[in-house]
Amino acid sequence: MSSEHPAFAVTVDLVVFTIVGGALNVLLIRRGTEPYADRWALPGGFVRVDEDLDTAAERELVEETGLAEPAGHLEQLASYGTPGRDPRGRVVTVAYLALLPDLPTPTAGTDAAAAQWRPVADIDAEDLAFDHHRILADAVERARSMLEHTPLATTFCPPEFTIDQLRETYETIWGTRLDPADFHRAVASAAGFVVATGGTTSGGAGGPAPLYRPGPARVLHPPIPRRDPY
Amino acid sequence: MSSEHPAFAVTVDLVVFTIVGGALNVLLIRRGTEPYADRWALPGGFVRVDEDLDTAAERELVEETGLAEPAGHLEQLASYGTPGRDPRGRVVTVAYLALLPDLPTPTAGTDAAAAQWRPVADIDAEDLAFDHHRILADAVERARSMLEHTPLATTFCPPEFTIDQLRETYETIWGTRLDPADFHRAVASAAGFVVATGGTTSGGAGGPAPLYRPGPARVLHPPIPRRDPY
DNA sequence: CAAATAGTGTCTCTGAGACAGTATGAG
DNA sequence: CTCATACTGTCTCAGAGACACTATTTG
Repeated sequence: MSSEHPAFAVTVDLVVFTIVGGALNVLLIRRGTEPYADRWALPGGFVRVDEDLDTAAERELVEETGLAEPAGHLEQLASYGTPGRDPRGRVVTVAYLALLPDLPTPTAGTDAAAAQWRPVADIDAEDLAFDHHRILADAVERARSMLEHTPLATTFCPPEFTIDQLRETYETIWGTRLDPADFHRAVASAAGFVVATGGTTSGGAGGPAPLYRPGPARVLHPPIPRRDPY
Repeated sequence: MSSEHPAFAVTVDLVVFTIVGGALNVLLIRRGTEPYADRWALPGGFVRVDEDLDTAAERELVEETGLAEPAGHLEQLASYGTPGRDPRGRVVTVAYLALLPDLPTPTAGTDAAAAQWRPVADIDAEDLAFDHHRILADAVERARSMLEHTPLATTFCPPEFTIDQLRETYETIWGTRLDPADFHRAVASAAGFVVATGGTTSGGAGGPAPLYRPGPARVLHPPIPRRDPY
């Protein structure tokens, strides 16, 4: 190795997705300090001296969402370190993808002037600070492909849900329509995807819908066939 | 953001794969300096002050392989930054995955005492310095899934290759046998995967085998069906 | 009753996989 | 000739997708 060890700052940035009103939403914060003061950005912050990357991401998730213990999913997405991406100096950010059940109203963290959910479809490239639009685009693509092979769509749903709620989650993120009958079969044939709780819904028009909770599977066999929009 | 900006060192580490003698091999270097002197490790080094992460990975690839211009594929894998993973201090490494055509005999770079190709199957967890075994395991899994959806298997082949050579590449990395007939059809039906050059082989027993070169597709539609080993 | 929703039956078509068969060239 | 390799034909089975249909509950 070389003997030069240039000093970097390392941050984690979070792409936090949830579903609100049939649309995929992402958590944005309005920056309270320079650079990019008053601009919208992904939540994030510096990694501390004795902190693992995953730990820093979990900490930021709690701080920036104001949630006591987010029950969702959190995984590393990619790292971004182009010189000049942060005017303060050489900053490498490790981006994380988080999926949260349902809209807990976000409360701004210590450094954020405001926080809000924004529909992903409404965000333009120029809206976001730093290179956060590129990170967001990568995150959307990752989320879409994850639904195929993992049961993580359940993390967007309440603890107990109907198959139709689950289907609407897929339809929202993939931006397409799925046949209710075929979707039901696909979910049923993916071993360990969901488990019937025995309870049913009541109140809506139509028959009682059985309730399910997430099953033990971490990978779906067979996968849920993906239909692309158009 | 917080006002504390702890200083990190940022490195890139490379998982360089090639196929030698029907086995997936990875490039390892014997470290010439502490820590882990005389231990085998993935090639890598510190990111320079004005260097992008991708650029640093490309530079290290050239330096550590001694190749003038590696014609393979290079992409980011993941980042690893657990405190204590490097005894020198707080080091975050961005791991890259590289796929190279065929065994150019590695020449040690400036800091490496030696470099060699090692069959992945022969490597035990304790053989490698730092947390490099974990990085290697992640890279193998990434490489396997890439073959399904991308034409990157061609990066392991010479500029012109037969369908059988390509099939052997899949068999090596997936650790399984594929039906030559079905594989041929799968490749032919994936638009833009390969293009016939018009030339044929001669010299081996059997009929002349048409030669192909990589096609323009970056994603395979439909994908090459993956068969898992067992 | 009508309307809405959950779930099943069933048909069609495509593609994966197995394997037989054909063409070509080396020795 | 025999043998090995490259590729095609064809059959079977499973799953995706479309859609008709039944069952159940609310209003």
